[in-house]
Amino acid sequence: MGQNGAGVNLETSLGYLLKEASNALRVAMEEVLRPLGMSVTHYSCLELLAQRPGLSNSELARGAFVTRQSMNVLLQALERDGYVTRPAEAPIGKALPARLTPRGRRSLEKATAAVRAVELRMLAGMTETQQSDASRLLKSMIDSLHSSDEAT
Amino acid sequence: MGQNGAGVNLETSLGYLLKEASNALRVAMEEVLRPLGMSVTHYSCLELLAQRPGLSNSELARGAFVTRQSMNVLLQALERDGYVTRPAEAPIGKALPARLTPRGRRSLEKATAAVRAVELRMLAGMTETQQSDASRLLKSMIDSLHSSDEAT
DNA sequence: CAATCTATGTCAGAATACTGACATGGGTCA
DNA sequence: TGACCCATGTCAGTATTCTGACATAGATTG
Repeated sequence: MGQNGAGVNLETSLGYLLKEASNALRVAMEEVLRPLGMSVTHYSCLELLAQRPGLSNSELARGAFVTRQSMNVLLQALERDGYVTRPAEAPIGKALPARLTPRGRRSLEKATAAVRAVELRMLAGMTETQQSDASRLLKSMIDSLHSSDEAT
Repeated sequence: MGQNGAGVNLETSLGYLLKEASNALRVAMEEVLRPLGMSVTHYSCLELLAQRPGLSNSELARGAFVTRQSMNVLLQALERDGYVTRPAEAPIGKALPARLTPRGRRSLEKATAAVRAVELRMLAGMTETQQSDASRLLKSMIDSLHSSDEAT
């Protein structure tokens, strides 16, 4: 049915290809994170905190591409389970800087290794030049998409 | 807080960049589809049917990167509202070939134009050569990620 | 031919993310 | 200074998607 493989227009669409690649990456990440009892958003939050300690809930949300409400639910769970700590009062404004606990750092280790392996697998067959080409092209697309949002 | 812009490692990760680009595209599509009362999955389903009439529920699900259960919910709503038709009985197997109604085709028109405009905006600033480069690189990543799934 | 395997459609419940709303802290500016 | 605007944290309800499960149709295989 639907003679699959007969690309009509979707195969030539960079937008569709982008979604396909992103989906393949997400599926691959879920696959390796599931045995560790971790979702992609869960991992993203921990990785962000490892690389930029003190990020606030809203900043983590933007970094993980979810709403701050969703991230808040996750952060509260992570705090309750001892992976993350936040001060009771904000040092400035209302933003509460979050930090990984030793336990959080420990739980992140295996996940980071697993995700790095996935990324390496994705990059297999690409030269360093091609990788930086891809990086530049993706950044161009991101910039173009963002530029007209501001023009409100 | 978190001195944004100080890329530590995420900015150099192609995986993160891929997710960022895909997210920017999704947000931009939601923006133009919302006035039309259409979600991205909703649009994807209609566009797939326009380009490949007769696709089954499961095939549409794979094409839109959701589960067949999710697509089934959507398809039932689309059928109820007269955008899509499916035969009462499967001509072969259990797969029910879906087709757009004239109403479905009509509702897709504006959406297609809007989405095409978004994609053109995304591609602004890229030469044709760069676009085919991007296409090739994305396909390489997709292939690499899929290849080891089969090795189960 | 019978058993097994794979793919499909569908129902039900759980998990996840989102929209809406409110109060608060801080910066802007007239 | 006071009014306004923006960002943040958080609560509540809604929506969407996913996981689990079951029955069925066709293909495969012994």
